[in-house]
Amino acid sequence: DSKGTDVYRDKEGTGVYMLFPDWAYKPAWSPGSRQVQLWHFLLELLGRGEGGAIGWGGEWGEFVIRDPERLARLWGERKGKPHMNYDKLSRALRYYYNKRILHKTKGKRFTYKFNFSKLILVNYPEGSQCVKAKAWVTS
DNA sequence: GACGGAAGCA
DNA sequence: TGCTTCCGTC
Repeated sequence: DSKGTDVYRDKEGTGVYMLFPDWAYKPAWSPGSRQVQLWHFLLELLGRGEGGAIGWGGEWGEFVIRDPERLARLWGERKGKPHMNYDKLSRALRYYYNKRILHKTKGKRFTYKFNFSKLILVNYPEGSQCVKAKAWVTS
């Protein structure tokens, strides 16, 4: 544990391990949790390595939405919004630009990037545990 | 597709 | 406050 996102390189040197704090994974309606936030949900799917609707991109913190409408449907199910679609979900992502949670990877379709340092600095609570997720780096 | 204003909702 | 809904613009 530490104040930042912990990063470990694996033995093969092909990937890095990241430690996300537990609030990024807290289920929507578990005791003590607030309404799930979109970027928590994205980290949850990415950390799970679920691999279908969303996945890590080439750069650190970058992710690619592989199936926008499926991601929107999953998000809609979580929030109880059956008419959610990528147009609406992407508007929510664009509100993250000014909050400095995310930014767009320009020129790359469906590709965004987390500003991890800001995320951790602002939201890391006292005494939280971490869970391990895996992110791949290129070359 | 991506952007961002505007209004609405809990 | 953090989206959701809708939409005009590029």
